[in-house]
Amino acid sequence: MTNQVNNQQIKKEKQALILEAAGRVIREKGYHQARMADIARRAGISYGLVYHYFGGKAEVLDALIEEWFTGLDAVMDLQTQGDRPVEKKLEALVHFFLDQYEERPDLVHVIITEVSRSTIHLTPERLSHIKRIMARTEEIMAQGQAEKILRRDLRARYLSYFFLGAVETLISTMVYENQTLRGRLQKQRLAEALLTMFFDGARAR
Amino acid sequence: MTNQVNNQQIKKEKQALILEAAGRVIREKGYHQARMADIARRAGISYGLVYHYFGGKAEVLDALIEEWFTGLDAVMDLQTQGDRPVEKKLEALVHFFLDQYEERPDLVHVIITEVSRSTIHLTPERLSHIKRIMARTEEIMAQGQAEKILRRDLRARYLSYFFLGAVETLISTMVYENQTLRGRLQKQRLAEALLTMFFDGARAR
Amino acid sequence: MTNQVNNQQIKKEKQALILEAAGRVIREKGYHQARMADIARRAGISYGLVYHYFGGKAEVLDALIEEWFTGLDAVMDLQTQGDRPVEKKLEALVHFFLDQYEERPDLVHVIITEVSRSTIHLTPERLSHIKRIMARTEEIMAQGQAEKILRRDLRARYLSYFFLGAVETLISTMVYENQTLRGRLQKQRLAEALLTMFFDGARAR
Amino acid sequence: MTNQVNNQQIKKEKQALILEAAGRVIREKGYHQARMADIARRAGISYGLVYHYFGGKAEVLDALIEEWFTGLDAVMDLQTQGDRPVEKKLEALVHFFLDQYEERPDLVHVIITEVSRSTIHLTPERLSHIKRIMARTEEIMAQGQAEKILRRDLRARYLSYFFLGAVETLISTMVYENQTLRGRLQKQRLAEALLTMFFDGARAR
DNA sequence: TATGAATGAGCTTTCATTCAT
DNA sequence: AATGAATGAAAGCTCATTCAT
Repeated sequence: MTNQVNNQQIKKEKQALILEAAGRVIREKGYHQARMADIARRAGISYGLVYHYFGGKAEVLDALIEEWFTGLDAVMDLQTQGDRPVEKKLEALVHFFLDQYEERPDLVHVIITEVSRSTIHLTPERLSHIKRIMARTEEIMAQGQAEKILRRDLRARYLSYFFLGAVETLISTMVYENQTLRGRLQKQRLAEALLTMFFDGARAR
Repeated sequence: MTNQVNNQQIKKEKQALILEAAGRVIREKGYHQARMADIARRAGISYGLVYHYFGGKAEVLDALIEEWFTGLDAVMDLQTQGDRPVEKKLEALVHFFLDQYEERPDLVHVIITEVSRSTIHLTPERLSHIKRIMARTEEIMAQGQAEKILRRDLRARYLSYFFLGAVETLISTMVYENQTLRGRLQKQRLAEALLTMFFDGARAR
Repeated sequence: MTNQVNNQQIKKEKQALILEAAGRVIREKGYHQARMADIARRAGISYGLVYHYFGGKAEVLDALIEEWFTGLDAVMDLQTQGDRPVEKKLEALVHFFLDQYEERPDLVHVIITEVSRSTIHLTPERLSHIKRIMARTEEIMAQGQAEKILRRDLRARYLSYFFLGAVETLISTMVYENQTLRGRLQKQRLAEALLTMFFDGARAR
Repeated sequence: MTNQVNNQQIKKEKQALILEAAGRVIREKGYHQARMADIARRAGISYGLVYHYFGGKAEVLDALIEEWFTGLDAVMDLQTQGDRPVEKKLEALVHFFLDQYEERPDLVHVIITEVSRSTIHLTPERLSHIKRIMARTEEIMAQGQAEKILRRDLRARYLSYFFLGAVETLISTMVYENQTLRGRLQKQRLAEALLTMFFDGARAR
């Protein structure tokens, strides 16, 4: 038993090692340019072994994407439910993205460039992931409108697009300019600026 | 003389034909999945002829991108200069994107997925295109701040990221959901909603 | 009539123009790397026109080779027959090669690299050309042996190989080092050295 | 350890197998007409595997050439140094070429047709190979002149061209006529004839 | 005569995947 | 679990040749 648990443990670690390497390589060269041999070399293993742990190249990307949405879902579970104010919920969401970018920039980069904006890799599975996140964000917006915190002349769906788009723009800009994100303070400032823009807009008062 | 003019004309038309086909194919399959044979077939010409008019696959994408930025630059030239109010300038920009999406959805799609978000295809030439657009948008924002129309607690650069990001999010969402855009009224409403969000934010008043 | 003669004349000139260009291009890039477009551009005409004057690429090379062997045959006709001493006949042959190299280095280059040493392009036609030249040289050697001027312990065929090989080596070396050949004196010296080697060998006496 | 040695061994053998096949195919069709698929088929492997062992078509030719010059260099090392008589040194060189032609006619054929006479494939690397051989032959000739065995009215460089040219002519003739070379006696006779011609010339005495 | 647009077979090379060891 | 040799489909590009004008 313990042996089996150990084996499971070792397998997970090896898979994580491969995904880590895959993240880096795909970030640098893009999914199509990334070769299995690159990923294996980066992970320090032979390329045959990648096929031992994953079914193929597409499955590696799948695992990466799964990892992302699992984390995002967990935060959503935590934030969507409960009656905390809308501002706090959205703030938590922004922080999730910023934290992820700090901890796993490669993963975030891949999600932005290969999934979020690309219609090519859009398998039904991935589409449903995205739609679920959109729907849950929409729920938060609807709640905000119900509580008369958010304007009602724009549809909740539209507000959620706008919000997620802003988050993505922020992250994309950093990805794009290869910015690193360091320290709680910087994240705090970025999150505030973003939420200010979202809630109050660009107009001087 | 007339003959040469005619030949030039015919050449341009043939190139436009190829670019039209390339736009569609790349939209559908993505740049890497798009085969030269697909493009040729879609354009109704032989395989080799694409190479008669373009140096290769990359050059076809280049021409597509060039087309986009040439149009965008023209609008920028028209809008950046002059002392019209900031709101009008930004409105014109939004309308340019919406008009383009209506007229050439394939081109816009390709720009969004293959250039705007992809760090792989980022040649120095393309990067300078993007930076120029960013800089010119920033100028408009700075003007708005100088005229006390836009808030000054956020940097002009940041406002421009946010604005362009919002435009891109809007377009992306339509691209993403394969929405068609028809009629002046719908564009008017979308532009208004976007500008409202940008200027006044999501908060109820 | 005069018109037809003129047309014939013009046609010959145009063909010569193309062959001149072909010689240069094939010399520089080799037959396979030489493109019809290169030849046409060098000749200052459109590449379609080359097909008006020649049947195709192979035929252009054929014409070049024909040109060479026609000249060589003429010299052979002049030298083989008659009862002049063997030394004079061989000297005349050497001078033919040197004169040709001076006047038409491209042609000589092409013959050396594409025909003389290459078994690939060896069509039956070309092979018979070469065999004829060999046979006629052999005749000269046989005459020399009969006149007791040349040694008889080596077969005439072998002497002719050796002689033609030496000529070819001389020319090849110049071709190879891109040497230009200028002036009667230099040719005289080269011919003498070659004939000295052929008749008397390298041994000091 | 033994395993690694074995793998190295197997790799060498496989490469040799491919080079053997490449030699045959290039001999038959010439470098440009030789297709990678032909080489693979002749070697009895898939064509992808050729790329596993060699970087590409050019690299296969490189390896073939390298093989030749490595052998030739070794003989040169053995012959150039030491104070044996010039006649013996040149005899050893002639025998090297004849032995090689007997053992590896394809390789010799390829060297003669694709390297020795072709200015197209002349990479700087190959040129330096050839120049080195020429220089070392020249040294032998200079030694012969110093020892008053070779005539001094012709430059050592010229004697070496002539000698190497004669060797090449001999081999070329066999290559050209597809002659096979069998038995020590035939080689002995050919070598003698060649050296006789080189040292004493064609004149009857 | 002259042009060059148009065609498409043919070639090299890449790389995901399989499989024997 | 681990390796990397082996496979072959797939794709970009070249260029001799044809042909409408």
